[in-house]
Amino acid sequence: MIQKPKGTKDILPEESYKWQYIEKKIQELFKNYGYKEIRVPVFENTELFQRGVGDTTDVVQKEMYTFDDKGGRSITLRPEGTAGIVRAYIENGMASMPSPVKMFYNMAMYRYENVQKGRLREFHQIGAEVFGTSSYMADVESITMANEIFNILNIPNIELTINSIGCPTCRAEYQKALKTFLQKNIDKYCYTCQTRFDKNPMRILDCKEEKCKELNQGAPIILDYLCEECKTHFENVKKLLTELGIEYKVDPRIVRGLDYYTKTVFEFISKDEGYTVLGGGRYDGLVKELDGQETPALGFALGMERIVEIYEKYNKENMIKPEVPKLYIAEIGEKANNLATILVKKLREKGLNVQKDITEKSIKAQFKYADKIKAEYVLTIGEDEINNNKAKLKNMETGEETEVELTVEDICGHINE
RNA sequence: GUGGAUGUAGCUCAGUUGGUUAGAGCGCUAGUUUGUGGCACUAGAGGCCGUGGGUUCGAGUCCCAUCUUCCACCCCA
Repeated sequence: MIQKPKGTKDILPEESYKWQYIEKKIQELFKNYGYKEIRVPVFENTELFQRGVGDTTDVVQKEMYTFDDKGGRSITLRPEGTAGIVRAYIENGMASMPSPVKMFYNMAMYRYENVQKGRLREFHQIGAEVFGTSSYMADVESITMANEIFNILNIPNIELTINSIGCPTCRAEYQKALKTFLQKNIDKYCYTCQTRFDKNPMRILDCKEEKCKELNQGAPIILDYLCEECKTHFENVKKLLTELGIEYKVDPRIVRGLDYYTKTVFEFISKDEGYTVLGGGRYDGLVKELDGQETPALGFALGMERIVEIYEKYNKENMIKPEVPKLYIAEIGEKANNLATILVKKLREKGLNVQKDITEKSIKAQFKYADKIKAEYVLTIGEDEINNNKAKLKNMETGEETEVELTVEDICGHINE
């Protein structure tokens, strides 16, 4: 037997309707905020991610699905959505569209990493990006919209944490100060922290090892190193969030693993599952980095698998139901079958979910099947019914039977009551 | 990349100190007298016991390797 590749998942019929529901709710919300969907290729030229996401990040260094195509081009399956969308923004001259440009996406992502809870090699993200505004108002609107997702899906125990990692200028300043601080005791830190020192020193502040935590006491924090502009920006974001009644926690340790972030970064963390379900931030330098005009922008992405998992946990009682057939037409004999086939077709043209047997089952088996697929009504047609042009319509829940004429109108009238 | 657990029908799991043709429940299919679901009963289909080696007269059971799944680290959504 050929099995699916490691880290992939089939979304089966008994599961997919929940995905559709969640996707629909989120997309409706996005629409109200003025976002329009964009779809970009599953694969891009490798260079896009190397430059966009950052050469030194784990995502690029060890998690990309990269291969040469038959023409010798280096191709990579997208590990995240933003780079491709920024590429599309530049390539399609979207800078000439009225600002801000708001776009959302719902796409599969690919990361070669070891699977564990909430973590797959192929996974799905819904995200939203805004281009052409450097205002703190955009940050707040974006966070507000993200926050709203959890409200409309009835998902509690989500904690919003925000931070500002400044612009390249203040960040460089800070990293210098941080490294100076860490340098003194770097040999006393755990092995992982020592390896983080060059690559991502800010991560050290988030280490869970007790000894590292102690050593971190008194370490400089980024917020103290923000330049005037970044500082004001962050203050404004916090002020407006408070104004809106959106609860947040400032966590100076949030770093984000992708190089392109600047200023505001944020994460929505599930306290139950212990993972981040939604993360994002501003990336004012990315469009320019990818050879576009200097364009401030920001966005976020949420993990669908993670959202679905939590959604199910909290919506067991009022879980949305999969759609069931309105009517099943059971039939006996060739003539009845022909009539049933025509009726089913006509009723479906009316937009109804109507089923009939296509396996040549006995009448009894047809009823059993109708019951299993939870059809609301069953209409039985045989020789007599055709002659009288009347048939019994059974309500499968109450068992009640009524006589209806064998016309689309009369059937519709009864099943739609 | 590192560490721990795991793998027997579609699903949940039994399977005795290695010993004949590998089991149950649920699900699936069909039937229980000829045109009516849920309940009950009967029957049937469905397993190279994850894969490949090895030990043995004999392996689902023991050993090695490998893969998968799950969890943790790293990192991330």
